Amino acid sequence: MTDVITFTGRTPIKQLLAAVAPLTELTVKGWARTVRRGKDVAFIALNDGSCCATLQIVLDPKLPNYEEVSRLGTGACVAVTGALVASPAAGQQWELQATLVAILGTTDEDYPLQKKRHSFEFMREIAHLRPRANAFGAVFRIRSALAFAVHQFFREHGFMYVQTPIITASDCEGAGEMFRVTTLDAEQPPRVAGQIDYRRDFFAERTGLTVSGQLEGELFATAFSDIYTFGPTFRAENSNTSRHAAEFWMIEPEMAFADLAADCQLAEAFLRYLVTFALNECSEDLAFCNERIETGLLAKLEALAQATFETISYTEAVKLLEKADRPFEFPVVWGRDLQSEHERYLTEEVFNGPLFVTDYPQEIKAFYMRRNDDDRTVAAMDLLVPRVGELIGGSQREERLDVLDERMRTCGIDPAPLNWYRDIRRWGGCPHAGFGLGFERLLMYVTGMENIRDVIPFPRTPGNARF
RNA sequence: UCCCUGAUAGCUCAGUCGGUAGAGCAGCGGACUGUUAAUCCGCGUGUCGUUGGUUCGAGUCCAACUCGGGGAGCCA
Repeated sequence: MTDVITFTGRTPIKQLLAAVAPLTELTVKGWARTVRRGKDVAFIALNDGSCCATLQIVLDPKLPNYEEVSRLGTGACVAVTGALVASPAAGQQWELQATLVAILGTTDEDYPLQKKRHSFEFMREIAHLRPRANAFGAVFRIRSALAFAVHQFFREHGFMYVQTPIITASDCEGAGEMFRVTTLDAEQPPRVAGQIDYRRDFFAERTGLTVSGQLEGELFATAFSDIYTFGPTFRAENSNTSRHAAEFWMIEPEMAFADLAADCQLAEAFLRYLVTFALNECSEDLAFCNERIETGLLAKLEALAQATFETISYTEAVKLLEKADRPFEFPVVWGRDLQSEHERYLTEEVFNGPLFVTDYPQEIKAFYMRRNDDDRTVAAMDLLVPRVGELIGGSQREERLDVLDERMRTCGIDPAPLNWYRDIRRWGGCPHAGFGLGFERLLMYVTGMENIRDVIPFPRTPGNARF
């Protein structure tokens, strides 16, 4: 590992644990996981977040503040100067023989993080402290690494990163309820003919937080060919599930000149890249997840990195479900959307791996998806994975203005506010396709965490915006 | 939003037939130890989610509400 230069006079613990030779004089800073005190020696297991593992600090009773330091509790913050030496005891290769310990922050008996396992539910109530726990350390390090990997993948493949707006006036994307953004007085909004007068609002029209950057992404794709967005997305849906959050991060690539097959190829390459990246760069944290969060996680990820993704059409999926020798709670009928139980059966039992389902009936899909030649289905795809369900949803976009207009009419969407979107079909239009990947759902898949609230630092869900 | 389920010590939970509450862990004090989420001894800890009802008496039965968890819908 390349040595990291910190700006705070400390050496990261991750670096020390990878040392090849003893070191004489260095300083580490971090938080005590456990303090074990004896008469002749005391130990601190110190963690600084650079890795899952702790560095063992050895305290000699001759230290001037030995009494104080050896009585520190879990969670205390210290700066330790000393020598990195080979550990004479089993359990660790290196340890730090302390010559100077500065106490930066103490704790007391009320500190809620104990040196034992806590439930994830309890951890959510102390989300301001949970980053100091092993599982969340692993999850958030992986989150950071994969966010970097997203940019690296697209950069390596020549995609341009575009920041689409967070405040938007397009209210008709069909992707869910919007959070309203307004500076009007909620108690006494100005009214015209009984209706709220948004002309007097900050933006002089009704605005909300974006539910997707896709439409704007399409504009950039028809100029830069291959683009992606990666940013926060907001849905004011009253969804109370372990897979939905009101604020989440979405990755939305869009490719000009792409059909649905190219879209699927991109999705497959992207997902494989991210999983491979995690396996290579986050092996310690993934090993922790494999041991403590989901048994078999590593085998699952390694299999995905090698697997060829299966593809079936919606129509074929319906046939498979009709043939299934097991009952479903919801009937399988061509023309109705697949239920969670259907998706799980296909991806977990029939294919036992990632599965693209393509070409859905147009009635159950959004207006911008390209109509197929059969006039019944659209060029849409969902990528289903075991446990998480729908990880990616994408489509080839309708580039024919007349067909798009007809679909908007059928869906009851007023074309006027979307004239900018229609314009790229009027002038220099081309086939194009893209998809959306929920970053948190990816993290659930990669870490094995079962609740979306546990893979985003401070989750926003109905009734909860704490911290 | 709907269905199911739960809420008792700091945490995880037990609490029988309705008779005013208990275990492990954590914490604190001590002992011991090159210890490994150490070990051993000792010591606390409660608006039993809230409100109301039934009852001589409610953690326990009933109702409503609040919050958590699981599932569904919506989707990423």
